[in-house]
Amino acid sequence: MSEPLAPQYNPSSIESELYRWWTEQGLFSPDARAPGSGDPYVIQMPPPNVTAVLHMGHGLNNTVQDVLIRFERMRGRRTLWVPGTDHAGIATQNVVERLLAQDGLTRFDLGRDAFVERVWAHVRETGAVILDQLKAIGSSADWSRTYFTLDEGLSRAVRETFVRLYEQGLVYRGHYIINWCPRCLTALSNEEVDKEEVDGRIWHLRYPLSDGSGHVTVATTRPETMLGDTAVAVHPSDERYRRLIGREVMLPVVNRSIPVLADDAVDPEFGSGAVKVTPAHDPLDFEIGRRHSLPTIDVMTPEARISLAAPERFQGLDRYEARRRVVAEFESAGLLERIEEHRHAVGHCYRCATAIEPRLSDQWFVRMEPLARPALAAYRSGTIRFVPERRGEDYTAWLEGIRDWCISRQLWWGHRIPVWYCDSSSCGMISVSRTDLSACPGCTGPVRQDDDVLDTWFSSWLVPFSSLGWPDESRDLRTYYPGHTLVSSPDILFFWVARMIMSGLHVMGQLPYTRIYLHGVVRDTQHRKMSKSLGNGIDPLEVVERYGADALRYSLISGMSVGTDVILDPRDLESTFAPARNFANKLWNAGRLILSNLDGPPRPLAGTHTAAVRRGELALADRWIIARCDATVAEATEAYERFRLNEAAGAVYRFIWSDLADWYIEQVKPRLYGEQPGGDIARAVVAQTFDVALRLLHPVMPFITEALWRRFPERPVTASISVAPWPRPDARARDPEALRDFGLVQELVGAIRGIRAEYSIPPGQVIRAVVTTIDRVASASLEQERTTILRLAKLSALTVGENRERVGGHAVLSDGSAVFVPLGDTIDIGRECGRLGTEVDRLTRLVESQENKLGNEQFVSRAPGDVVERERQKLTAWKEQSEVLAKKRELLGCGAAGQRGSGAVE
RNA sequence: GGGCGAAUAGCUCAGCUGGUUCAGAGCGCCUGCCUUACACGCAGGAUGUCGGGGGUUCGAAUCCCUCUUCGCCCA
Repeated sequence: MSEPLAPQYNPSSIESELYRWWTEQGLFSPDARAPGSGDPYVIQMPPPNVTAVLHMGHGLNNTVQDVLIRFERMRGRRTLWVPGTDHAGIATQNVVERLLAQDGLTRFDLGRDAFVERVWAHVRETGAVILDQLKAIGSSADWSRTYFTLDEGLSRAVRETFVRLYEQGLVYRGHYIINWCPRCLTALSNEEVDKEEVDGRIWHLRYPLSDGSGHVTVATTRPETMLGDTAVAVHPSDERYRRLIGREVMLPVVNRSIPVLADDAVDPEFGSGAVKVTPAHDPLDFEIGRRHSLPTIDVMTPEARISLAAPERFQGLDRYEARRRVVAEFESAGLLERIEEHRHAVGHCYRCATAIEPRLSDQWFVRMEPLARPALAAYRSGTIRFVPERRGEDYTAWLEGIRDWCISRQLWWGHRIPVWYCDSSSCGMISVSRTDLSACPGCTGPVRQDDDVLDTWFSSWLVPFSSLGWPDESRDLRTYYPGHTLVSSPDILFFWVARMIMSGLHVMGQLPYTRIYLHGVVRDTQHRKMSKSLGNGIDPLEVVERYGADALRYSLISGMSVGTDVILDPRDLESTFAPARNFANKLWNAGRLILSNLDGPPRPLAGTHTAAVRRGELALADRWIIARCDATVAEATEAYERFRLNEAAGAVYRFIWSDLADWYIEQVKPRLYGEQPGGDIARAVVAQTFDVALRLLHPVMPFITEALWRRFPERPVTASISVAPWPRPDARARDPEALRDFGLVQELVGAIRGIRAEYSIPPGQVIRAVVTTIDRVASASLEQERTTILRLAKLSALTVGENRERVGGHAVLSDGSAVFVPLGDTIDIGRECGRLGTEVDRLTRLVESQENKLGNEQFVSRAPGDVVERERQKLTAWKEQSEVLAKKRELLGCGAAGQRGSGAVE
């Protein structure tokens, strides 16, 4: 039909063209050519950061989603994969601020409006590059539904949710200690803080009692915060300090008199058992301060420098410099008791890795406990299921210990908080509104909107419905909410996955999805996460360019069993990706051979489609490959369904390479080439099984499978494998006899090849072989595939029957059939005796241990009947083989068997 | 400090419900082949105390306990 295929598969020449064709055909949209039917199958893509460039983590995540969505699409479901990008508040703002910094500017130089416009310009310019990159790896998302979390509709969803939660008392404003990044200059949620183990110290500082009667020693990991101390606290039942409770100490360095008080929150085991209390700089101290009505003294600026509330000589110092100075002053005053080495976890900003500063401030929070309860119940009732299951425990633990969510961010890029404050001191009303306010609803006076924006995740937790049009009652929303499967990485389980469940239940009254597939993380060979800063990343696009998108996808999928990390070697792309490229090339060449031998549409097969080929016309090999194909359909389908994508890929790989290419194609060549009759049958079988293999592989390797599938003769020009029906197992294709009988053929060929190699018989030299079969079925099988055996074992003649010769190579098949290859004087009898001897020894050991097993009364009576029966059959087969070999040794005149003493059982 | 995971061939990993996929795959290595689909290939081969120890069982890579090493999450 079309031009001949190149002998080597060249992915780059076809991928982008095919992708364009797919989208032109509307194959990824349920509104167009892939309507499907029945229960919709919906996946929400974790929206990548709008300024991101594709890395392996995206590659893995999106490949998994694409495999699932393509699988369900072919199964005829109404599939929708919703793509989008996230405005990623801090990350995006940081990117643009860095750009400004190159010109020596800060965002404050531009002012808020100009800065936000600058970010928009950047996003418009570079934004969504990542979406094109996702296309390059074959992602079949419905791009017509692409959203951006700052779109008008999604912004409305954010505002609607905020206002509703406020009205329900679930959003509130509070004055608390929050996590503050002194570099990003914003509050962060608890989840956005990465705890990192660092080598720190505990300083034991003496605080003299105000009456001069001694001192109390406090232990702290942050001596600089003592500038803001307003008390010393001990545990109420701590005998060591009981007499001090209610007395005062003179705070050194700042010379302030502060009380010693008792509070249950103090851990008597930590340090000296007495702690300094700094309510403005520590969450625990803040609680203590509240209980005891302590003043709060904020001694730090937003940049984590010492503020004007501290003595003048410290003002403006960086927190670490201040620490050194404070310690130095204690030391010179003789108040530094000792310093202890101490390893502890310190929070760092997840975006810029700066050490977090606990900071007292006014922020907006979501009350999480009421939202968490139903989310927990949905898991406990089994409605939500995690793959792998153990991830459910992380989910449970997080929800059980849930803390309120700080959602305000002191950024300029994001959804502005819909809250307006009245300037009038007599009114002072706080208005939370769905629409922008220009005047105070209370006093009609001027209002100003809250300066802050919302946490990025406050918009992404709504995506399962906001991307479909909510708060409008859109058709999409009715059709595609709720979705089914969510594919994500475990590191955003709390940030995103769990919160979507909460918002879905609360806002929509329905779970956004019920299956959560959490794949692993892509790491290098030292098991380090791939990252830009470590320089151990692999650029997926480079891989696509060098090896093809299919090879990238296959490598990722096959390297990943459920929930485990994927290890790739960034220093050796060749050994990492070449195997998958080689597989693609193998498939390509199999297709080249098959397709070039099809002169028209193949006849449909019995046992698979309508019967145009009768069963009786099939050769043993035909029945065998049809049965193998059917088994592969069942195996791959079940594996895809169970998210065992590596197993699905492996099953198809083995079928294509080991069954189809290594055996069936070799078997079928004489018929294809017209050297043997039955060409039509051969073409029908090879075309059918190859077609099925392509379809089974398509979710993992979409490009090459489409390219080959479309080249079948008389395929309609608009036909696409991506909407071809998924193959189904067929009871009529099942054929245990064919599997067994062709297995014997394979074994025989293997045995003869083994003898050839053992005696270095040149590949060009033809030899003879005699097989003495165990029964008539075996003989018939070999007779049926005589041509195959002759070809593949390179024989000039095959005799099935009694063997009268003795000098040659000998082997026995697992059913006890004896193989003989006459080799005349090329054979070394001593060597052959040794070879057979070790085999006899091996079998003797097996037989003896098997006899022990079966002689064991406990085993026979306790093990299930079918297991015992199988073990009996094993014993019979091994005995048979052993006897055949012993006879052969006798014929060769080898002498006593068992050089290695077959009596030595153990 | 609490929880979870991993440890199997030189490397990267499969091995689900204890018993014929039970010791496997790919890469690497060794031998021989440019056999008219494919040298990104074909045929053959070597390689393991299934991390250590104990237990349960007729039977353990698989279940239980314990130790060692590594990784992740939470406090």
